[in-house]
Amino acid sequence: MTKPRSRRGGGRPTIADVARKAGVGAITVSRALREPGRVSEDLRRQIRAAVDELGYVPDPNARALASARAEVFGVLVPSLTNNVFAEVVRGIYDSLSDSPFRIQIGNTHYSGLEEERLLQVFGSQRPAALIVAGIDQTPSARRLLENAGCPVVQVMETGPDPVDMMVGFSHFDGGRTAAEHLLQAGYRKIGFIGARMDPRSQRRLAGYRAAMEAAGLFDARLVTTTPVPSSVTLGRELFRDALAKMPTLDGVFCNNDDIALGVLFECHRASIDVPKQIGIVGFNDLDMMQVSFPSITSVRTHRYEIGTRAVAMALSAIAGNRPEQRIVDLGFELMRRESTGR
Amino acid sequence: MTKPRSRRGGGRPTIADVARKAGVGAITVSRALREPGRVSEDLRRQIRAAVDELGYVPDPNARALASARAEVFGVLVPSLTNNVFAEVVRGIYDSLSDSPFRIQIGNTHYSGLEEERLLQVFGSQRPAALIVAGIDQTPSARRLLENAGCPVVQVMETGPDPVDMMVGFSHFDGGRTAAEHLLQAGYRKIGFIGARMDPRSQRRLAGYRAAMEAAGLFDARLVTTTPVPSSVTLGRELFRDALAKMPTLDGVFCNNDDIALGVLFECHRASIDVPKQIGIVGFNDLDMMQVSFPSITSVRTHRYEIGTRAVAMALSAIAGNRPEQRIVDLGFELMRRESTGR
DNA sequence: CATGCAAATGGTAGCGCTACCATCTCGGGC
DNA sequence: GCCCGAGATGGTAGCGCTACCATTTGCATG
Repeated sequence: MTKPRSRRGGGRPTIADVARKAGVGAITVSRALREPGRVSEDLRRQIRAAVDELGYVPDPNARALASARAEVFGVLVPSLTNNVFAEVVRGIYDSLSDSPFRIQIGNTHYSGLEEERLLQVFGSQRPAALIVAGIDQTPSARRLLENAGCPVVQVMETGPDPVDMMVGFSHFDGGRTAAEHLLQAGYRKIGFIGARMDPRSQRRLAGYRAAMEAAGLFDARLVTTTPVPSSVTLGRELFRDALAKMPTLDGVFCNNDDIALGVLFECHRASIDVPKQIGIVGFNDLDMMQVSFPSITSVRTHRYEIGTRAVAMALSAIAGNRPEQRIVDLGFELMRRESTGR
Repeated sequence: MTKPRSRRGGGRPTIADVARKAGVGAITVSRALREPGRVSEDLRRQIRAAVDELGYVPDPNARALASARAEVFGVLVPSLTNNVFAEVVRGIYDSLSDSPFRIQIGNTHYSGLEEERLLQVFGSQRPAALIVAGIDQTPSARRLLENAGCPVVQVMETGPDPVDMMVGFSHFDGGRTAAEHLLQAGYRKIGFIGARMDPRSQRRLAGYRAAMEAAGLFDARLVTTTPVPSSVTLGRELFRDALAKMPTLDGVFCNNDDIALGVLFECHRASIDVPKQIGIVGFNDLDMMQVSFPSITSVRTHRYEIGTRAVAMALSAIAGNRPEQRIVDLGFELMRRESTGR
């Protein structure tokens, strides 16, 4: 009449099995695993031996239920394929790989509503921390973040009013710097070409516009944008549109490097000399920018570092150390190359 | 002397609160949420009203603990930034966005040991399904997959001996097709340039080699590889190496499109005519291949579909329908473009 | 009219872990 | 020698949910 080992669990060893084998209480095993310092050397050794022998792995679900806190970082990004976010995510993964924290990524597809939905889903798990891209949450998404009951890091941008913490840089300044560089290099009819036009792209456009207005050279016809997702192909097409609209164009600030590459290829194809006839500046500084012919000037952003820094801040907040600096500006760097070397 | 609402839980509504409000048993609420068909129309309405009013969201951790099954898809990929895997992951996300399943991605960094470790971690959660890239698991990783107790889909490649299910294509055939195309186009001294050289790259190389040997044109000096991660910059450097080693080179099959782009740029820089002096074939067919100047011939792979198909198979296995076809070959498509149009 | 059976609902007993609160031991201070 | 507090360990009682096994009801069947 022995009770079967377990009604449902797949018969995997539990903390009670380890405790029995090590001759201690279950709670001591739990402590030995989570706060080794609070268990004596002797027992710790016995427990480790029992764990190894049984191949015990704690059940994260039971752990989360009992402690009302899951060892999960929730990460919300607008795109998985955009290299920019992929780099941030990679930074997050690398920083968390030696920690007990798991990572759960949500893809918002650049939609505020989808972001709300995912925040709801993520929140139901009581994550240890949340990392979200951008600062333009809907009011209700913002409320969810404020009530998440865990550290929150907004990444990619800086802004005046963080939910909790922030790591990023000023896209406005990035756009302005790019435009000013073209102006200094002697270009005058400088276009802006942008796809997707999410809030960050909008702010880069605003920075470009500020620089152009300051130089007395802004003209609405210089701006060519589309809500369509960015691609190299699209860069080529938009550049053609821009040129059709404004044949005297002598420079372009591209919303991102894919667009810039598309512009460069179209210049090759149409035998437009870069940088003599057209100067090109990209944004993000992907690897290929330095190899292309001619190499392309771009605004380098520190995407991987944004990820690692965000994790570092969240981790220290979890440990109880609120950071002295809630807003971290990692800046950017203008990489001058052949494409603007007139 | 009223007991406090709860010792730990943040005071969020539980299934018992909903049951009380709706005047039914907790189990009926649980059923109404998971198998609505088994609860009468009337109660379902009452329950839905109570859920909405209280803002009840089920706790996935409690659910996982009680049912010994987490609504999680574990996904293991070797890289997060490599566009190839990002596309697969995007397909997985899109296919799962309307389901209750969450996704947990693990980054193996092309390491079998890391894959084992992540499998151990993922397994401890009792995931609903596992999707892993590649077919070259270590013996112990393979054992973990076999004992995972859930559907397993190996993606990116096909092979003779699936753990459970497989979706992908033959990299060997892809490599052979690329080389044969160059041969047919009249190129003779066709090099292979590859970075990273993971098992899939090795098989593409093997396919290339088979085609070259069949034509009696294989020469070990035609092959230039490195274990270093792939990049456009690296493509340029490897091409220079290849050319230094074999100045009469008249074609290259590049392990991937980044390398191919690097080769193209170096050709521009060194005034090597493409396709007259050198023919170039890439692999994967990223968007930029069709826009570059000249456009680059590439082997198109169906990465997004691999992701969606893997999810579809896993979902149907979860529903109890073992697929008639355990190995799905999605093939590839040679996209002929200017870079091989001699 | 008893019987059987399916459909609808509920009670009980955990799932595997940890928070909370003992209990016990030991050494130092008086 | 006694008291006290710190450190180490353990027992109990859940966390919020669902598997399992009733129980109830309604209705077709013989």
